[in-house]
Amino acid sequence: MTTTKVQPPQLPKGTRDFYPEDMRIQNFIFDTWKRIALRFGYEEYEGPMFEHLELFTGKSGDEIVSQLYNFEDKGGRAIALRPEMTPTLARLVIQKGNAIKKPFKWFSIPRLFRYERAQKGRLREFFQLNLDVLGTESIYAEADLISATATMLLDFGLKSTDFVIGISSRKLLATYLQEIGTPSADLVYPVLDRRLKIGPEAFAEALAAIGLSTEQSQKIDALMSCKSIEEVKKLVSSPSSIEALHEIEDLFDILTSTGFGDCIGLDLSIVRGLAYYTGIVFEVFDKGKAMRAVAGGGRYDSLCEKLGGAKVPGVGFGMGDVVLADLLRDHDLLPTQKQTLDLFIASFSTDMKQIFKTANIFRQMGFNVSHPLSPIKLGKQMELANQQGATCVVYVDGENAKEGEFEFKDLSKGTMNVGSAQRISEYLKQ
RNA sequence: GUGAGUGUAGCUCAGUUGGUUAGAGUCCCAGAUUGUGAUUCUGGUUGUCGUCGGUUCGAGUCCGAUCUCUCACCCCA
Repeated sequence: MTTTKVQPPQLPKGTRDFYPEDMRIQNFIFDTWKRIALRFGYEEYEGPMFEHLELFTGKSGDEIVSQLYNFEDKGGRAIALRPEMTPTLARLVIQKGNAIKKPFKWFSIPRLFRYERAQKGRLREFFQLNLDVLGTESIYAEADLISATATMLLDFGLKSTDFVIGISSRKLLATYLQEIGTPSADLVYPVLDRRLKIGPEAFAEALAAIGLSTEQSQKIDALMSCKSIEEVKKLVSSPSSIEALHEIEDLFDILTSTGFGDCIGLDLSIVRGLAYYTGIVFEVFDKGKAMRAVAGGGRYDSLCEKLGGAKVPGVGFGMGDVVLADLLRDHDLLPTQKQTLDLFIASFSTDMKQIFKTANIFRQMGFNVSHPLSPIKLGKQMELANQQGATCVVYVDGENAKEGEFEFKDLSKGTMNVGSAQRISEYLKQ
């Protein structure tokens, strides 16, 4: 008989385990996301973690298949694990059609999958907060989304000097390209998107390669370099460009008068890769680490239409948990405290039955209660109570306690008291 | 898909030009302390040195391959 050593199981590439200490951080992030989303009146929704492959290829083309997890199920259907939430959202909206009262604001925290090589801030499995406002073309939808974003980041403890929400407009870029007479915008956008990454020379070369003149290329560069609306005003002249600029101006007015002026900035170098954006686009940058992007979004007025539904204008945004956690860690804003436990039930004589019974009494009163699981010395019981983050220890057999009363100790103060369950309950609520 | 770096205890890391039985801190466990936790002291467990092969009398150390993770490129929804 031969014994082969079993290989220990391995974590799949690009995925994470969430031990309790990691889960606390995850919950902290999710709780904040959810709390602020609800505060702004967004309602939560969910969809399946896998969809028909066509839902994603229909929107983004066949190349996307190499970047997602897909398989054929036992019924021969082409299935993909969702790499983003927006197509699912569009499907939900199209299915219900006119039954949904518009406009409406929804949010979700989907688990997403992308088949790509893991690196800093990018994994194969991650979570992403999605906020979407659908059914209105009003600029207040953008204002709502951006103020919710800023509120969240501030609520996490970041300062307005730590990040900036860069605001741009696909509409302005499109009308300006038209104004200066360039070839189709679809061809130009990918180059614009890479402007900062590739540098001025490569940028000019790339524009020349798709047929733009030196003059056109310089004009584009000038527009994208603008740091204020005033500067842009000097460059644009066509009525449609001016209209697009007015929209940005409105958005800045609303956000500034609401108190978010410190969190936002005009940044026309933001284009975003997605083809479906039609209006305002924005990205959140960490001002610390080489301006990495933390979140991004924009207006997509024709997405539902493109997927075969009625026209439902919308604006949405996504914020990933991986980069956000990195950012919060850099600023030392992640929680370090352990689980919070109200009570730990202990016994001098290690009377397990009494411990178990007493724990249940306090649980029925609504407290979070723990206790030893086997008879161990009092010193060990105290150590456990401390380790588990208990506020107080209740002793089931304290000799100073009368019938119906317990000795209890406040672990943070080190003080001993005696009282009934009711009295302990009041003590904890103080 | 391309390139660079990395891998020694659960974790952070030492380990001499190749030389006996691979170390420290931390964590964990037990005791000092049989009616009381965070400090302190004492003792203890923990390893296919990522894996496979090669060179050598001898490999954690040198060579090759492979895997892993990290970082960057591509891409970025």
